[in-house]
Amino acid sequence: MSHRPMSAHGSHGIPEATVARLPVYLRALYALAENGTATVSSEELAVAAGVNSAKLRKDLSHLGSYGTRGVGYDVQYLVYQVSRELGLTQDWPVVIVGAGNLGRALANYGGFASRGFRIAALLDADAAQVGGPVASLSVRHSDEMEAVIKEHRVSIGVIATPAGSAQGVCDRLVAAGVTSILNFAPCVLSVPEHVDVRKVDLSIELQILAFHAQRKAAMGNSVADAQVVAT
Amino acid sequence: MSHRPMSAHGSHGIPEATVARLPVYLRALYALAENGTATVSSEELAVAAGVNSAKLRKDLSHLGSYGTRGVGYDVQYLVYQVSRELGLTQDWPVVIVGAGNLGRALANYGGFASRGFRIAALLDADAAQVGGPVASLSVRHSDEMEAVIKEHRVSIGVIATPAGSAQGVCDRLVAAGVTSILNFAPCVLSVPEHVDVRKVDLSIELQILAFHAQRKAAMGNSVADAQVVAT
DNA sequence: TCGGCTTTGTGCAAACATTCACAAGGGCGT
DNA sequence: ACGCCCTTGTGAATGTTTGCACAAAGCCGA
Repeated sequence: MSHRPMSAHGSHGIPEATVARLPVYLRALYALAENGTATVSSEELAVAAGVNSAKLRKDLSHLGSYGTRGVGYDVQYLVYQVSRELGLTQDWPVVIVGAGNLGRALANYGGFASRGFRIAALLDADAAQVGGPVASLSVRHSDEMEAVIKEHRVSIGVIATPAGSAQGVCDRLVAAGVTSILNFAPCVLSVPEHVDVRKVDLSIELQILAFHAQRKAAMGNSVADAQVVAT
Repeated sequence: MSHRPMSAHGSHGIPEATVARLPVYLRALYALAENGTATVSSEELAVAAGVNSAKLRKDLSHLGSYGTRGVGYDVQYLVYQVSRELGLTQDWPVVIVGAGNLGRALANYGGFASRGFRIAALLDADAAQVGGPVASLSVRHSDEMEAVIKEHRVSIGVIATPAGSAQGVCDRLVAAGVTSILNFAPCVLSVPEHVDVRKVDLSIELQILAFHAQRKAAMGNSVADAQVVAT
């Protein structure tokens, strides 16, 4: 992910760590709303979101003073404020490039289109994939990328191609006007200054888990040793 | 993700931020090795991994002093050291729960099995999915979860079910002895102290991108305004 | 052998993030 | 109308991460 410098607390700057948590809060708030809950305290919401309540309050305080002391937060109102801050009150057309297993899984993913995100097209370079219907979309050929992006004013692109094709696809997306990219290909993308890239990488997550798993195993051993030593 | 307290720089404690980057370095190193490169400087490797070179050196210094001043790092040797630190010199059997679009995509993902991770089983609760061959595996019924975990000594579980089933699956995994979980379901899991959870959430990543996209758009406006004012 | 060139490894300071602890403030019962 | 109780919002302390800048150290050529 490319961090712009950002004055972190300027007139409007919300800390990056906070931004990353707002969607989690939003999801918890939606669950509460569907539950019929009208107001929620920072403590309750924090538990639902899996964070510390002081952190939650500080996070929300960056958006404004939307709580009522002694009472809590109005769920509906907070949903609206968080949505607005995240830019979810507008529609974001998205192109997905790569209609392999992952691309199709993404296109089928319900939560995808649910809140503000709309799949403008699912593209693939392989003619064999083209035309096949996936989740009420038909796969279109990569040649149409530029046309689709212009027509739908797409600013977010999702790369679900093999690593080898990712940089090429990325360059074309950027050239066509995309400024935000979600990259599922296991590689580093290089992009101009003004483009944001976020990376989702299964294999990296597994390796991080492996590290901790190993550490836990080793700790178990050394604890045993420590007990022997201590006894 | 559940952070154990960890003294951040104890006798063996590697900072969490560093751990998260080691897999990226490792991938870059593999690419260099396949390329035939024998040694690499921190600057080159940093570029390949998309980070600052001072950061890379500090990260690597946590594993030991494996560089040669004036020369750089031996690629093969560093691959080994990083792999060892991450726990990738051993085999990690993994169960994937949920054989929907995502679960199948994961099972088919090549990079998955490539380095130390082996899919012990792909499970699904839906009898209609069971038996279907996916990537040289056959889908097995969730009832067999406990047996599979015991038999293969699985300690890592991947949850690729709908959000509604995730907590239940998680509880069963934990009860059967899994201590590391990679969760693709869009929900917060609650687990005992000793279990690590990492979350991969497409919709959250998109929302973070939307936030930055909106900010860029707003900045564009205010920059335009500023120019008007400044002129 | 020695001096110069290059690159690592790290002390330090600044930026960023988390958490505690509590004052300020609002509702509710009496 | 008043005071109690509850919860927010935030100052201050602490912990973590980043990045600069440079001394320590290895290699190479003369």
